[in-house]
Amino acid sequence: MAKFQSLPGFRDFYPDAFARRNHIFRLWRQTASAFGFAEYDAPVLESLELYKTKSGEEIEAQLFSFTDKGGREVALRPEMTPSVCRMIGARANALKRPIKWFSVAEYYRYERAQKGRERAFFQFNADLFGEPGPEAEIELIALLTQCMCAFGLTEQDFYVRLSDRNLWFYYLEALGLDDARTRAVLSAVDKFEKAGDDAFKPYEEQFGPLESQLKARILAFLDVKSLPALEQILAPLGGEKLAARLGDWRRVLGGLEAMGLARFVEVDLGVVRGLAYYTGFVFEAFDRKGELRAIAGGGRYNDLVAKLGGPDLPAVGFAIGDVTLGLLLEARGLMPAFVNACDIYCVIGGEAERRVAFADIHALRAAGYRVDYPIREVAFGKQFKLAGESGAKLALIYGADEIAKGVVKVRDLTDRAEQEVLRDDVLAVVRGFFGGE
RNA sequence: GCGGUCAUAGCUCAGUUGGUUAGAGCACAAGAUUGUGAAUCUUGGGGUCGCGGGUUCGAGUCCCGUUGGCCGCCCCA
Repeated sequence: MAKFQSLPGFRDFYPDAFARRNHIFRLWRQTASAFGFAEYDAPVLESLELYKTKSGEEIEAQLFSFTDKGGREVALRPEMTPSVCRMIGARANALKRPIKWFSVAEYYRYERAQKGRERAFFQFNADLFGEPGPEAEIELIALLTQCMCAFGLTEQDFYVRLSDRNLWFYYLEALGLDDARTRAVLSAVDKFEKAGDDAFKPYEEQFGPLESQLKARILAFLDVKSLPALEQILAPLGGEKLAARLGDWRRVLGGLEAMGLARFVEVDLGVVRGLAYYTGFVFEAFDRKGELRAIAGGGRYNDLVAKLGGPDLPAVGFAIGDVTLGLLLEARGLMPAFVNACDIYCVIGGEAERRVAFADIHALRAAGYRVDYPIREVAFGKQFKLAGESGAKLALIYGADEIAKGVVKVRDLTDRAEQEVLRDDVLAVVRGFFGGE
C-alpha cells in the first residue's frame, strides 16, 4: 500500500477516468452553447463571509475554510451561486439581458463522503438573470433536460420533479397558517418523503398537534401529480395570487410541452429544497429507478443578487453534479469505452528506417494528426500488434524494402488493405483518408 | 459529527481449527518472433496481508486502537 493516498472524498483521475470526465464536460459545454449560454469561471477561493451571508453561520461546518497568511477568513467554494451573483451584481448594468451564463467547475464540501457524494466534485452550473417571468424556467429546465439527453439518457432513465415554494406559501396562507407555521410545514414537507409522519414532529413540538383536517389538506397537496389536479385542488380557494400563479404554471408546463419535453417533467410539490434561498419554482432531477441521489437541482432565487450587494435582479439557476450522473451513465451502459487512441501508428524497421520515419511523423503531427510509434526498436510482428492496440485507424510501414523504393506502405487497420504510396504523397494520402470520413 | 460493516498484488479474489518461503486469474514486462493484428506457449517484475500495538513458541488468520472504503443517520447550498 502506498505511503500516501488521496484525501477522503478526493479522486485521482487516471487517464481512463479523465477521459470519462472529459466526455461529460464536453457534452455539457456543447449543450449549453447550443442554448446560447456563455461560459465563465470564478475563483476557487472566496471570502468565508460570502458564504455566511448567503447561507448563514452554520454553513462553516460544511466548508473547507481557513485563515490565510494575511489573516483573511477564506473558504474553498462549495457552490458557484454566490460567486456568480457577486460577478453579475458588479456589472449588472452593463450586461445585455437576459444574462445566460454557465460554468463547469470543481467544488469542495467538508462532508462525509458516500456513494454519489464526494468532498471534491464537479458541477455544471447554469443561470439566467434578468427575466422574472416563467420563460426563464422553461429555458433552464429545457437545458437541464438536454444536458442529460445528450448522453443518450431518455425519459426511461430520469425525470425532473417541478415544485413551487410560492404555491406552498399561497396555499398555506389560504388555509390560515401564519408565516412561522408555514415554514415549519415546509420543513416537514421536505422530510416527509423519507421520514413519513415523523416529519411533522418538529412542527407539533413547536405549535402543538396538527389538526387532522389541515394535515389531510397538506398531504392532498403532496399527492398532486399533474396540472389538472393542481387546478382542481386550488379552485375552491380562489384568490388572485393563486390564480396568477396557476397561470405561471400553465406557461412553464405549456412551454416545455411545446419543446417536446413534457415527458420528462412531473409536478411534485414534495420538492421544496430545504431552507434555501429559493423564491419560486424549484426543480430536481432524479433517476427513474430511485437508486441514486439527486442528479441535479435548481430553482428561482430573486433576492440573492441584491442580498450579496448587487441590484434587484431576478434569477433562475441549476447545477448538475458529475458524480451521480457518472454513476447513472455507467449503470445504463452509456459511458463509452474510452481508448486514448491515436490516428496513425508507424511501424518502423531499424535505425536507418527510423530516421526516415521521423521526418514524416513530425510533419503529420504538425498537421494535426495524432501519431505514435514504438519508442524503442521492436520486432515487426509485435509492432503490428501494438498498432492494433493503439486504436489507430492507419498504420504507416517504414521497412527497408519500402525505403529503398522511396515509398511508404499505408495499411488500413480496419479492413487490413494495404497500398504503397510515394513518400512525398504521404500527407496528401492521409488527408484524403481522414478527410473522407 | 454518530452508528454498522469491510480492508490480501495495479484490478477481481482465494488463503483450512493460528503452523514452513502468502497464491490464482486479469493487467504489465521479456522471450519464442527483424515483415503483417485482439492468438498460443515460456519466463519475469510486482505484497511491510491498510497502519500501530497486544496475545502466542508462532498472527494474513485472534484482541484493542487507528486510517481508509462502503451502508445508514445529521447535512445535502
